[in-house]
Amino acid sequence: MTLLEQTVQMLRERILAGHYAPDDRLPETTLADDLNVSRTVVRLALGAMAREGLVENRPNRGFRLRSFSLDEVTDAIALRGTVEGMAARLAAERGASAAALAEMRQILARMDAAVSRGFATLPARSAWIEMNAALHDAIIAASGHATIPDVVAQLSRMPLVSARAIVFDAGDGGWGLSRVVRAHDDHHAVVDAISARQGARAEALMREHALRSGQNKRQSFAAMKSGDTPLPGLSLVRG
Amino acid sequence: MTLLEQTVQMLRERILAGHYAPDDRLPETTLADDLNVSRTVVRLALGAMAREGLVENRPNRGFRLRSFSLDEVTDAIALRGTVEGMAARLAAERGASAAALAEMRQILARMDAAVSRGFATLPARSAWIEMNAALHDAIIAASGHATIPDVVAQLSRMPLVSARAIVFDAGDGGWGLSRVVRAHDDHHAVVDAISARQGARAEALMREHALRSGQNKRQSFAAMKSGDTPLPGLSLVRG
DNA sequence: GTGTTGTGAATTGCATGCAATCAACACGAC
DNA sequence: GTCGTGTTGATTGCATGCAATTCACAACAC
Repeated sequence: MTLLEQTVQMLRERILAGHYAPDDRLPETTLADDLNVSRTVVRLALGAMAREGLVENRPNRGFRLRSFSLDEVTDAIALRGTVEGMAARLAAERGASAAALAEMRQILARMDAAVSRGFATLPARSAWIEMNAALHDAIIAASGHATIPDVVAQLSRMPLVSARAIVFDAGDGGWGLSRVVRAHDDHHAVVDAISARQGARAEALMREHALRSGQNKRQSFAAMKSGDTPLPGLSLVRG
Repeated sequence: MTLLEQTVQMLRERILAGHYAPDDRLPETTLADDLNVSRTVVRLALGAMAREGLVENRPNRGFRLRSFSLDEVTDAIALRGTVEGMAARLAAERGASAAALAEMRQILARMDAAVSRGFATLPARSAWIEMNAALHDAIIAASGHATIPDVVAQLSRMPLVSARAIVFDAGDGGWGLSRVVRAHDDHHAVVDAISARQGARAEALMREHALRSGQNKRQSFAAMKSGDTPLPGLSLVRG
């Protein structure tokens, strides 16, 4: 792994960890000192992140941290749902391979077990996030579309947009169980639709799945803002 | 405009003009000499283009020009259609502003006149490309979605995927007139649907519009390959 | 008090230099 | 003849230095 890649990763982590405030300036020299790398690498890393959308670059005025409104985030989630919906439709229409379907079913089975165990512990929630991401990736891969993975990856770099950015909530049935159950029903339905070559159904389900995810985040975010600090019992995971 | 931006543009033009062969290596020193800039700028520019997908970067092995299969291109065009379809749907559902609708109608009127004049001359074809791009951009802007423009822009950097990449063909009714007429019917129908707040219709029309564009390019490309050189009377414009 | 202009410090944009890495080729062992 | 290994030339990765631009702030005119 090159120094540049390490630097991009460190910067991403620092930004998502809230190390810098939105709309902050990001002077090359400061970052270079903080991360103990040369300005050249910082500049290359910031250039990369600018194209991912996390930071902005105005000529001769350096880089600034971007801020995202809640509307932008939910719009981007809906767009991810539309693109993933296309992937699900293609997987259904073109016919996912037996191996791909088997993988999806296996992930679903592990998720079934996880749901029955519940999400009271942090490792349980982390494992769910991984499985959820794996299922979404599997559906995208089954589409056989070369560009959709790139587009989804780009969108997923926005905060809260990724399929890994799941908000668990301790109220409402205990650690978001009702939300997760509903989302997991969607997962089963989408894979069933793909398996049955029902393209339009798979697409519609995937879109709705994303829209509901956006609504959930909107609710959780509204609840958070009232206290201006993460609600006790709310675990916000960003990816 | 900074030197970096100029360099990115020059490199893009050279690549799309076929100055380098697919899968060619792109040594920094050679490019720096060719373009009369320093290696630093070339490296920054190539890094930017790698994130756009035109070139690939393997650590310690430099940059290579990517090649695109016809399937990748038509898939990407279909994806653009799906995303633009979402934009059209949002424009319809959320309600495009009167100013936005007026702009679209004005562009349509100019395109009407262009169709009636035909496309026998190169300037006529170039003007059509500009108007077509303007209409697509207007629809995207009318969606009020913050991220769709970025995603479409990213896709449009792939060769032949952009709405500006229109293939005119001297056969078949004279300079692609029948194709253009059909596509222009779509334009009218989409704007009508947006104006009438018919979201699903606008979305479906936009998708179909893109799919047909992909089919046209597939046909023209197949015809080109047989001769291995652009058919006489075929003007291939990439953007 | 408000607006304008000038100056200096801070910061960016770019070029160059050096060390690390890789690919190619020759050479030798089997 | 084939495979492995050492060496060399080319190329990349990164650091640093310098000029150009911008921003902050103060001095000044009105």
